Amino acid sequence: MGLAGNEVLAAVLQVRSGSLRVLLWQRAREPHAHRWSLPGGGLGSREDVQESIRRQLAEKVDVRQLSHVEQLSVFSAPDRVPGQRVVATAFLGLVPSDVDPEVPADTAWHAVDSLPDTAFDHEAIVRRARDRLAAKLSYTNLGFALAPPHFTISALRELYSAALGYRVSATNLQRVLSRRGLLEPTGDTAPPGPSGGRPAALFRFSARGILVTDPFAVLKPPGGGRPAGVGSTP
Amino acid sequence: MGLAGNEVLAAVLQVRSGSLRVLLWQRAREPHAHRWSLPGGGLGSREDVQESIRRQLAEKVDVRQLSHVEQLSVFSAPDRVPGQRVVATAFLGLVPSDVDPEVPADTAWHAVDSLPDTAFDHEAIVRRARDRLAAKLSYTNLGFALAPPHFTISALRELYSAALGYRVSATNLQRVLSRRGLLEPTGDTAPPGPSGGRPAALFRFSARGILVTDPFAVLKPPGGGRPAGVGSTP
DNA sequence: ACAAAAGTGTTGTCTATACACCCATGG
DNA sequence: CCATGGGTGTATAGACAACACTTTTGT
Repeated sequence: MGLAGNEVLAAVLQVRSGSLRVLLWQRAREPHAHRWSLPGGGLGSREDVQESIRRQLAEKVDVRQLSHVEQLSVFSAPDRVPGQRVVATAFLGLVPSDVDPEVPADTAWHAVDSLPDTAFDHEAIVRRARDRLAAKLSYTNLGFALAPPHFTISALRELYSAALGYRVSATNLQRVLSRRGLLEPTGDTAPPGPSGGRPAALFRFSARGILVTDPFAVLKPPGGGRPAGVGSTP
Repeated sequence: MGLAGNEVLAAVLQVRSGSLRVLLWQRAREPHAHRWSLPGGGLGSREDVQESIRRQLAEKVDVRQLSHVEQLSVFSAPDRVPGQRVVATAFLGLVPSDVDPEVPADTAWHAVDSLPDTAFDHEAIVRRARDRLAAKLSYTNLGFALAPPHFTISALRELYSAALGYRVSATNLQRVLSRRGLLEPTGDTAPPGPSGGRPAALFRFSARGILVTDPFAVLKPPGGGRPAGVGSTP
């Protein structure tokens, strides 16, 4: 088995039906039977934490559907779970809004804003994941991880609105992402809805991996350069 | 004893003599004898990781001299240390530039830009700490953790320059921090140097704990408010 | 008076939000 | 030809870096 006392947990987030949701699994047994908990499990002896969480999520969600995984932090209160001491490394995982992964019968997507009874300290982990996502949407290209390969600006606006928790203007969203070179038009258009309207142009994110696009708001180095070792768009 | 297989490590940074330095400890025994490593040790069974690193640093540095401690991330490659598997939770620690802690004989401050031979993966941890510090100096008030209680703008400029690795303008530094309400004049002045010059006013940071002062460069909620419940992030 | 150091005024640039207006389609 | 949704143009505000200029001291 794994390394005793270490587990990895992930808050896997997706925007579904206009709200930000997290994948939870209902515990069958004590402790905390019937409460909802995050997917994860013990750390194996031949894997690091990132490999471990990806392996364990593969049992719930097809790995290829996970568009982004990043470490949040360690949760290590001595009594965070009853019984033997367990230290948890928590992750944020993201799934694009166009996929609907097959999940086991005891798992379900719950709105982050109205969680059911959660097990252990998992609610705090979900909040951390939501906060991290909101912050990174602003200064990175992380939107790519929530969005399908092609999308209209309206659809993207709804994803950002759901993830941030407030209404985002489609106009300004398009401008900000375009100026940063993150968005490119595919050339195609989406058909209008049943009540008419101009057909929407389709866009895609120009980069698939995460990039920091606004690394330093202030105290920039002289000459407008970037400090070494911090990623940014070419 | 502690929880087998878990350790905590800290890169404790301080600006000394104009350069950013890290506190390292020279190993006496194998593995990696004579190489320099970060302070830390095994996680105790009745403490969380934050308590643990503070306890272990107290052996090297007076705890009251640590102005800030925050978690960086988990280092967990299976072979990161020879022998038994050990998962490390890495921390950033900061010490104000006016204190000179008594440290054991086998420890020393090394410039982050020219590290000696380091043990295990500790060099990567130091780089992470340096990058995190540089980023947070820009969008939080973290400068308070590097600075003495009272300081001139010139002195503060040197701290920021050393930590960021490039020359910062005193003019703009003062303006940025003042606009954000982080800096207040004490009313006192520092005497000029031997060659004369106008005496510098002394300032202090108005808040002692870390605050995020520029949380969202873009995609702000309408009306200029802040999204609810979103705290600090790396 | 002069040199040195500190701090302020001013300007140009860049980024971002808000809002009005024009565009393309269905009924 | 009108309603509906998509997209652009433009005004305004704010933040910041660069640099010139003024202030206050020591010699």
